[in-house]
Amino acid sequence: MDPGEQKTAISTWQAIHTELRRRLSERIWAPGDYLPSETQLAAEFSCARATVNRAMRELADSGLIDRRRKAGTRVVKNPVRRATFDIPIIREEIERRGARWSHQILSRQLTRPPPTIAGTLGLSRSVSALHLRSLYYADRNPFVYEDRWINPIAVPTIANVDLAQVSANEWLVQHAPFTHGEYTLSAAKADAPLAELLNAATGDALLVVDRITFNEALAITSVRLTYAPGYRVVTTL
Amino acid sequence: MDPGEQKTAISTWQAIHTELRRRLSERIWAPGDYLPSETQLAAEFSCARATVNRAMRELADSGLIDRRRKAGTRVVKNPVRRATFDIPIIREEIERRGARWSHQILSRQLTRPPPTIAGTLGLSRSVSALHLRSLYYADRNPFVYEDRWINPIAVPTIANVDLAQVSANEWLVQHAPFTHGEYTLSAAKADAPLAELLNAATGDALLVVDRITFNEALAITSVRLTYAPGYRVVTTL
DNA sequence: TAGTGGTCTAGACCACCCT
DNA sequence: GGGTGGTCTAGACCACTAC
Repeated sequence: MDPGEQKTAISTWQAIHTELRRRLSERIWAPGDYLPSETQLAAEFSCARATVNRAMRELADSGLIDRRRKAGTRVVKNPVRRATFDIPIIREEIERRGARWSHQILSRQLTRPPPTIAGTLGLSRSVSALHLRSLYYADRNPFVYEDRWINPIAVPTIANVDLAQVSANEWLVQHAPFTHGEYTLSAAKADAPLAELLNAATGDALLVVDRITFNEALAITSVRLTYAPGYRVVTTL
Repeated sequence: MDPGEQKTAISTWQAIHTELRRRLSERIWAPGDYLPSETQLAAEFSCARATVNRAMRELADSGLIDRRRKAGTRVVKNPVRRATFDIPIIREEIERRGARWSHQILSRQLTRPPPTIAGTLGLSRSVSALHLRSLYYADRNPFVYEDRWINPIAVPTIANVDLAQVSANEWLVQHAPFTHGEYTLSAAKADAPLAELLNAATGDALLVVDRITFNEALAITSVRLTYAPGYRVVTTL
């Protein structure tokens, strides 16, 4: 037997996963190459095919290999890395930094939304929506400004909630489950009122998050979060 | 038998996954509640426990439920949503928008990096690194400005590569496999030279990506990408 | 200590789809 | 056609940890 193909009896899927990743990283299997089939690898590692399958599926999920029935498994040419990051509720994000959390409602009114918001929420022009503007603080420092529209049809009960206690962010997460949504990151210049709210200078570059969430076809809420200067989104690859 | 607990003989893990998600979304199992054990659900669905396990593991991976041995499975109180987005190579990102890709090297020199870069690359102060400054275009429009430092110890062969043909971005992805890295998003103001490069106005808010990649303990490259105005990172939840 | 989730096995059937 | 990955099953053992 080829010494490189000894039955090493690696038997946990994590160990196999690590070993396969090593072979990919050391270019033992180069981009574009075919990997051995699950059956062959199972024989090499002296384990069940399901175990190899679990390890390889994990690699496929992270975008390192491409698997197709009959065609086999090949190393992706341009390893498109897939980054995953958590979207915590704002209170937890602030507390995780070791700061005390507080928030303040700047305005709350039931009003006709502008056309763009009405469009994303799927509301006809004549329907009112709940418009909330809040500021979240980390200790005494402004952390993020929230401009939120809530679809009253999707979440009728929010009208009776005291949002000064629980933030809208947290209340919605807990009471208005969503099935899917869209999340957008961009940069924006601070205009004068925004700068004053966030304790920034006019013209500062701020990170902006736009988020829309749906429960099936029904839009729940559309929110724009504008973070104070220095905010960064960090993730590991 | 309770009509709601009929053995419906759902037998694929996807179907079970969907059904469980429905129950979560309809608050049949509310945040903080315990879910039935795998064994119980397997009985309900008339399938093997492994099938239920696969469905529930998927839910746990996306952060909807929390599973612990002996403790059981419970609905997460604040469903921290986990977003995943792809990090394509720049050429593909541009081409995916239907634009023609090109790039231009602004400068390329082997030089002593500034302390911050030397620190992140783990280089001693006396070692030189390859400093590359490039501009990528979508059709004729500046798309992103790349300021990159490459660790010559990790990637010695890059010295002989004609980076005017293949971009450093693409060459590195294909030839310098990395095991892990860090990815940071922030916002920055365009200074005058940057504004001119990116066809922006001085003071514009720009989205900035900082990325460091490693092969085991060895840093490969540290890069800052500054995108032209209007660039957004979009992902679905 | 008992019950839960995590995992492995050996076997099986099937959907897909290509050199 | 035939080989590949995708999945399910029934059973088993184990690690963890709440009680």
